[in-house]
Formats: sequence, C-alpha cells, structure tokens
Amino acid sequence: MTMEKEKQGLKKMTIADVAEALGVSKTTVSRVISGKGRIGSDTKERVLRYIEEHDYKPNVIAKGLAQNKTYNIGLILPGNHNFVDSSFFQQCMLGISEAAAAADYDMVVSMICDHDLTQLERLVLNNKVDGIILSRTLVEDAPAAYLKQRHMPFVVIGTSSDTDLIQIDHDHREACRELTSVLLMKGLHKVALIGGSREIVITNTRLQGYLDAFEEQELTVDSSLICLDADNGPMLERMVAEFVKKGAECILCMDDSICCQVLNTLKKNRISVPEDMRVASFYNSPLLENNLPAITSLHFDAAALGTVTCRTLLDHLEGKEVSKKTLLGYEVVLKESTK
Amino acid sequence: MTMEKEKQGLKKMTIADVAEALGVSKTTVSRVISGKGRIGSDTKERVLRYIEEHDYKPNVIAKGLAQNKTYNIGLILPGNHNFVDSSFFQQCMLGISEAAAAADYDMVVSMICDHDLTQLERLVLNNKVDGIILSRTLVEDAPAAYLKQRHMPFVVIGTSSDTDLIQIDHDHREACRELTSVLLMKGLHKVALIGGSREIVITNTRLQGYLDAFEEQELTVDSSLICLDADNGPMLERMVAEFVKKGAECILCMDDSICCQVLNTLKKNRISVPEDMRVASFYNSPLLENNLPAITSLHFDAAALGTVTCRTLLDHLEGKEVSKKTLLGYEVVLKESTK
DNA sequence: CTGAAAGCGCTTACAG
DNA sequence: CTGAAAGCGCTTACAG
Repeated sequence: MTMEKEKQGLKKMTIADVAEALGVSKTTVSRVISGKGRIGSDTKERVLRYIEEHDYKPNVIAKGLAQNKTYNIGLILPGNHNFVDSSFFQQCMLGISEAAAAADYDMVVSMICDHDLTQLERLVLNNKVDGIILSRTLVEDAPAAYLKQRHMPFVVIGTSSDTDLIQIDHDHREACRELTSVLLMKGLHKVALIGGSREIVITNTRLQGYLDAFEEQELTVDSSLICLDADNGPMLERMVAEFVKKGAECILCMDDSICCQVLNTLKKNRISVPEDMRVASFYNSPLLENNLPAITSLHFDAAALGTVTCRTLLDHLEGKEVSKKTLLGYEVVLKESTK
Repeated sequence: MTMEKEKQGLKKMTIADVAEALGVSKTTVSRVISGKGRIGSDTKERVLRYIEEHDYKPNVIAKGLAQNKTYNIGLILPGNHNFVDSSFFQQCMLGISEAAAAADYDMVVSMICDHDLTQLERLVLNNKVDGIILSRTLVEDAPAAYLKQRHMPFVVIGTSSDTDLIQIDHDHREACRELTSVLLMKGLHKVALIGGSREIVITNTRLQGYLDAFEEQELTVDSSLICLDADNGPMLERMVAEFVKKGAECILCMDDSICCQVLNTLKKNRISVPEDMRVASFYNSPLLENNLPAITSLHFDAAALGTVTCRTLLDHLEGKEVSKKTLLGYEVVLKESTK
C-alpha cells in the first residue's frame, strides 16, 4: 500500500499502462475515455472500472497537444490597483474559475498595467490559452484590437461600441434608471449626479440611465446638478458645496470611491445624512459596507457575471452560436442614507 | 504581406519549418534556442536571425511535454470573499505574475472555498502546474497536507508552525511590536488590543508583537485590555464600551475590518477620535484609506511579497537551495488617529 | 467493434 | 559541432 503510493508519486500512470494491463490498445482506452466511437460494452466496462480503481487521470497537456488545444482560458485583469474594484474582480474570478473547472478548463491569469500589452502578447504568443476574457472594457481598447488582429477568440466583460465583440455585462443603464426613478418618486426632485471620467464606457452608461429616469417621469434635468470627470478631491469638494448651495436634495454617486469622498466632505461641513442631504451610490463595493448610515445603492452579482462570461467563451470556443451581447440583472438596495 | 499574415494565423510555424528553411536539423535549432550544447557560431547566428525575422515562438506546451514540465505555477486563492483582503491578494497576484512572466512561466489560479479541496485536487491531478503557491496559511492546513502527500512542490505565503514548509511572510511580529512600542513611548500606556480568531496564525503572531513591546519597555500588560476571537459586531461593541470604562487611551485593532467596526461604535457613542480615544490598526487595507481622521497603521508591500514568493518557488523548482523562512519588512505609518 | 501507425511540436541521449 | 531517431502521453484517420 505504502509502496504503491510511492510508485504513484514517482511515475504517473499513462494510457499505455492502462492499455497493457487490460490487454487492449491505447486507441480503445482513449476512445472509452473520450466517449467517441463505438466500443463493446464489456470492454468499455472493464476500462472504466480499471481507471476508476487505479485512479488514472489522463495527462491534459498531452491531450491538448494532440488536439491542438490547451484547455486553458486566459483572464486579463487590470494590474494597476483600483481598490474599489478589487472585490468585484475577486468575485468575478470565482465565477469564472468555477465555470472553467466544470468544463475541465483552467484559468491562467495575466495582469496588464496601463497600456503595456507585453503580458497579453506573451499569453497569446506562448499558445498557453484557447481563448481569453478581457475583464475591463476601454473606450479605446488596445487589448481587444490586438486579440482581434491575432485571431484569438475572446469575450469582454463590459460594454463596448464595437459590435464585433462578444460582450457580457450587468444592465447598468437600466439599473441606474431604476434607482434614480425610485428617488424621484420619493419626491426628491433635485437629484444631483457626480461621476468620473467620461473616457470610461460605464460613466456614460450610468449617465444615460439617470437621464432615462427623468425622461420617463417627464421631469426636466437640471444640468447644473450634473458633474462628470470629477476625478480629484478638491473638485469633488467644490461640487458638493455647489450642489448644497443649489438646493440639491440628494447626491447620486457613480461609484463608491466617489461616494466615500462625498461623504467625507459632507462630514467635514457638518451636513448630516440623511437629515440634511440624501446620498446614494450606483455601485456596491465593500468600501461603503460598514458606513453609518448605511448607503442606498445598486447591487450587482459579480460571481454570476463571471460564470456567464466563462460559459459564453467556452461555448464560443466549441463553435456554438453565442449572442453578441448579454445583459445581467441587478438589485436596488434601499438603506437609511436616502430615508 | 496580408497573405503572409493570413498564413501565420492559420498555421503556426514549428521548429521543423525553421530547420527546413535553414537546411539544418531540428536538433540544431532546438539547441540554439535552449542554449544547450555547442553549436558553430555561424549556424547559431543564422538560426537566431531567422527566428528573429520570422518571429518564431516555440510551442511551450510541446516543450513542456518533452521535458515533463508545464511552465505553469499554480496560485491558490481563498474563494470565500474576505473583502478586507481582496486588494492584498490583488497586489500579491501582480507581484507573482510579474515574477512568473519574467521566467516565462504562467500563473494558473484556482480558488478554494472553505474546506473544499476539489479544485486543488483538480489542479494537481491534471498536471497543469509544476509547483504551487498557497496564499493563506491555516493552523490546520489541509491544502498543505494534501500537497505534501502528493509530493507537489509548493511554498506558502504566511507563517506556519510546520517547519517543513517553505514560508514567505511579512514580519508581522516585529511590525506589531514596533507600532505598539511607538504608542507606548508616546505615553499611551493603556493600549487595548482587539483581534479576531485565534485559529488563524496571524492573530497569534500579532498578539506576540504587542506583548513584545510591553516586555521591551518593562511595562506590565493589563490582560483585561486584550480581547481576541472578537468576530461579531455585538461583541465588538461590548468590548469597546468595556475598554472605555477601563480608561483605555488607545485601541489597537488587528485588522481593518475590526477597526472599521470599532470606529463605527465610537461614532455611535459620540466618542471622538483622536480627542477622546486613539485608534490604530495592524493592517492597511483600502477600507480605511478615506477615513476621517486618517488612521495610523502598518504598511505592508503585498506586491513585493508576491514577487519574492514566486521567485522562491521557481528557485525551489530548479533545485536550488532556498531558505525555509523569508521575512519581509514593513512600515509604521503614523496618522492623526493617534495624535 | 478494435488496433497499428502516424502525428501533435518539442527534447535529448546516442553516435558520429 | 551536428543529426537521426526515439520519446513525452495523448488522438485520430485509416484499415480491418
């Protein structure tokens, strides 16, 4: 028993060992494992039992070489640390790795910083993956362009204007519309909006949702209550002051990092939430989780997004027809900050 | 030109193509690429130039099969989302993937939830990796035990009592000693300590550092100011109240999640920081980054940890002698919360 | 239903 | 210094 384990440790069993032990050909063993081709039911039975009993696992690498596949999918993650999103990516990875494992694929992850494509190139030139998931969509998406040119199959998490791309995303527009809508219906008509760079796709998507809500309720938007490209502290502080002066009843933040800073500014100025000002965020990160008061926001299931994305990529690799655009749901979570 | 690209896209160049084009054997080409064996300098030159000009990249998978290697390292990440640490893991991954790429390795990541080893087993049984990094050490470390039994080379991030393991970690004990020391020297003698589960290695390490500081300064520890296994909100609230009653001058939190809750409790009770109570954290996550007042804490470089860890694993795989235990530095970052 | 043989793209003794 | 050949552990026409 111990010796047997020793041996297993030193030398892995191969398909040839199985074939020899059973007095059949490697071809036969291979076929019962893959399930391709007709095999006599008793032969099949014997092979299956032997494999089971001796815990034989085919070498995926060798299998891949013969089939010109790797059974790996690549995941490209942003390397420059955006703290707000790290738990999003973690959850997403979880979903991806589960879906991949279920199909006996592994996930190799590569991180790319800023506009440095070196790591991406390595991944594709080394032939280590069958397909790739791009976890962040840019307006000017160099990684996507590169993969396209290289004919490497890939899907993107996010939304892009390039209709060639297979895209999977949460329905941010609809989500933002609904949250805004809920606030408007509470009688809060002076809802200010503050967000980040317009070079990022999602900033525009969220803005759209906000505008949709006003239109739907036939209210006119006060454009002086909208501030985008607010990427630095001082600017945020100024805008918050401005909003207060203009009589805003609620500040809608495009993400939690912005929301955090807005909350700090309000705190500094002794404006209390929700009494003197309502606050809500279009995104749910752990950043706000422990805040007092609890912050109203949207909830997105990142793990589910990962799972769906991975499945879509795998289907695509298998040559199945996949839809170019998949939108996932969301939840509006009302908390004290908008009471 | 376009046609050429087409062809490249359809069929990758192989070592046989190179050999044929140059009228030499595959053996020769292989040797100049690997740098093993003596080759005539002009032959070498020609091969190198051809490869360069035609952008030939050897197939790593095939190379691996022949050498019985995969050129992949496995990274095991905790799947159950601990929000506090997600940015730590992200930074760590960045370091690992950079070090791996530099050695032409790829990083395949697997996430394991709780005590489910299925994914870990997949990774090793599928022979997809040459070695593994365990990113979290447990007191009762089933993953480590499994890898040991399987004779899979691995290193751990963290500290373990199992001296067989190759460990890489920040010097938490020394770091906590120094931070505590600094506070004591400020004249804050009633420094309370609050931390999580003692089943986690690091909880004990941090406690040790705290105790070291008292011993070093020849002060006696008031054990009623130490609370461990504080893993739920109500308990934390009670302890904070208790500490206040006992006249604590400062509350030291073992991590930022705890610190967050402590801060909320203080806020609820209108105890202001730092006027009425000082607060510091033994760990730096983005969770506290935007807090007002800014929180004194320790700073650890997770990316550096990742890099060193990966290098250590690679050295180990190459058969080099590596030290069983590597400790990395830290920084004490003083902010307003302990003024 | 089953097998011998060639092949996936490399490496590496062995021989010269 | 260089090459023919066997081998890594699989798959897959082709033939029976």
